[in-house]
Amino acid sequence: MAVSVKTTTAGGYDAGEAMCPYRLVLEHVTSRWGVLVLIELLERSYRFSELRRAIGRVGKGVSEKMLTQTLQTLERDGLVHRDAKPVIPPRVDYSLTELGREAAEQVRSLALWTSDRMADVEKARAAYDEARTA
Amino acid sequence: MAVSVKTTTAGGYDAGEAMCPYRLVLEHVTSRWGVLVLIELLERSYRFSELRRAIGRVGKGVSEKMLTQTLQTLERDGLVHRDAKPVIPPRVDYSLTELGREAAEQVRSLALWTSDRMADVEKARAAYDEARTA
DNA sequence: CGGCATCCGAACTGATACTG
DNA sequence: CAGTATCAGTTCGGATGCCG
Repeated sequence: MAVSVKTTTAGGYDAGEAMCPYRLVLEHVTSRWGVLVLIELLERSYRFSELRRAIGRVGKGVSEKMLTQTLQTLERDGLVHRDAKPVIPPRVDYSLTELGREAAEQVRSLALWTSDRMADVEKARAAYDEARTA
Repeated sequence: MAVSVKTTTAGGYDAGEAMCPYRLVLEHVTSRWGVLVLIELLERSYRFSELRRAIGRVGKGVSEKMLTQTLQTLERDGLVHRDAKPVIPPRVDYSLTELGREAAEQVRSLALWTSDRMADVEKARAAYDEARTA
């Protein structure tokens, strides 16, 4: 099923078909790489490979394919602006639109919160794990 | 490689191994069902199947397995509290911890923003699609 | 450099069936 | 009701090769 012509979906999964529209956007924004792309772009504009490296520094790294997919989805949703300059070698800059900036700020705030609360989370995890080991 | 004993990972993917810890929590929180669970629990406490139905009403629905996995991960991270009463038939109530409430509020705010901005997103999508059809 | 297309192993997802 | 276990389908993500 899923007659969707070619929504690209990106970032992550798409839930197939029956889904209220805003949930889809929410999933694009909160998708694995969508989150990181938005946060990075909040700081400044990036070129493709540059963005890839920037995300790679924090953790595991995005594959070229996934970054492409993520950026396309976010661009289609109007959150990211793609500026391709017709030069050799090619140069493509990605930046946030106004809409994207609003989303990114909320995402970043969530990321910061998570970072702040890590100690509490780690403690909770230790308690949880011990409880079922014992 | 990937000696991870059994992190359960839940909600979504886990990135295997090399990953700064806060990113993991962020992914649990922003995971497909994590987002929805947190939002629902923000309103009130829920029983397992009740929560499943509540999420099901908005869109596609969670499988039993995914809901279980999501709840376990969030519980381990100290965001959700699980209260299992030893009665027949079993009754298990899920609610947010203080930590969970903080996270949930941010997630909800992001969801509300998304819902508000849907019109802009749809418009951007239409423009994007038309540009490549033409 | 910035993509797109494909093959392919690995991980995630979800319906079903089964236990307590 | 609240899970666990299992099996099959989907997606992820790396590697590779090609194009502008």
